[in-house]
Amino acid sequence: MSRDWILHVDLDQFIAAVELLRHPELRGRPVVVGGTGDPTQPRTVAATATYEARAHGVHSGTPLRTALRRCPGAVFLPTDPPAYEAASARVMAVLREFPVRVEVWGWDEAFLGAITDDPETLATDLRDAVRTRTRLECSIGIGDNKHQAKLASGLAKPAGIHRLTTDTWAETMNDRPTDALWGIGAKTSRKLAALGLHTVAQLAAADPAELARHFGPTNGPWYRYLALGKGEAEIVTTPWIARGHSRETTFTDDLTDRDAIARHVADLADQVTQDATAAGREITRVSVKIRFSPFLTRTRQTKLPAPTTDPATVTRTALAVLDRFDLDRPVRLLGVGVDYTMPDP
DNA sequence: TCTGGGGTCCTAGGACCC
DNA sequence: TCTGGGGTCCTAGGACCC
Repeated sequence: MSRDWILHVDLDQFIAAVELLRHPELRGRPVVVGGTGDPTQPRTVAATATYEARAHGVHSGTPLRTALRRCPGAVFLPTDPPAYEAASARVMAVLREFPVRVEVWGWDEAFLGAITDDPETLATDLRDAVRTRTRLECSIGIGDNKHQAKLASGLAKPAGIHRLTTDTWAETMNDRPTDALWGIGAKTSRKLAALGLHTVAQLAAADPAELARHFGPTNGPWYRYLALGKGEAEIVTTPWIARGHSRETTFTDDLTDRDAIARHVADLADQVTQDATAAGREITRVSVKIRFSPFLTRTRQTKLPAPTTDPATVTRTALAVLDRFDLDRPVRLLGVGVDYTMPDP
């Protein structure tokens, strides 16, 4: 019987896999990708690491200098976003050749909506086509909604196919910790544990009003909803409309000079405005982010009196927002972000 | 582990208005 | 006048995700 299914396609080790296609001689060696590829650069972290590097305790997010210490024999490569963008586009094009609705979810993921009586065969065909046409491996999860499909693709790794539906949810998920759910991270999991809610089953059986008291009227009941295996099942094939945009820079050496800080903020504001204009968007709000040494992050923001595309207005506003900070300690990061006018729905 | 960059959404509290 | 209640907008921060 044909029915609607949600599939989640997750490219395995996407960035590392793209790099290994370009550098086949590195296959089987520990490879770490991040920053400019210079492992002595401080304040730079790995974007990804191959399984061989992971065996040495190097993961995505590991500082490169730590990676070098743990795995001196690793090959370090710079990140190359345009290359990943291009590889991602090739994969999405392959997916779109199938009779499915495709919702792109970042570089290395997509949700698919499909009507079929045999989702496993469809998934196998998709995986084989991606492999043949792009030489990239992917895992595919099958579910009744995005949440189930997303968790299923995680269970399918590497290069496998897994089905997780409402029928099998409880037996698969009930004994897992709450942070196994998509949308519950370390912080929330710890708070839930403090309430005696350690497993998915315990969260599913919790009182929604009690959860609302601790986590707010939306989040509290939503966590229980996740634990019951529910989730969004609508596939949106139209391109995502960004809510905003930002740029930020972490400095190798802290900034202390006020003029230098102001210059950087002005540069970021100008860049962000150019980005907005290139995207054909208007700016409604300007925010400035400062991370002070050692690691204290603060933001200030202001709504513009009217939407603008004018770099001078945005820069002037960003500098005025900057003036509201106490610049009383060294600065390790500066960022400027903007909100966009949203088109009428 | 001395901790990137780019996003999204939610919450809480204050200002302001009726 | 000696203090209510609700609605909306704005800001700062937090959590999560890739």
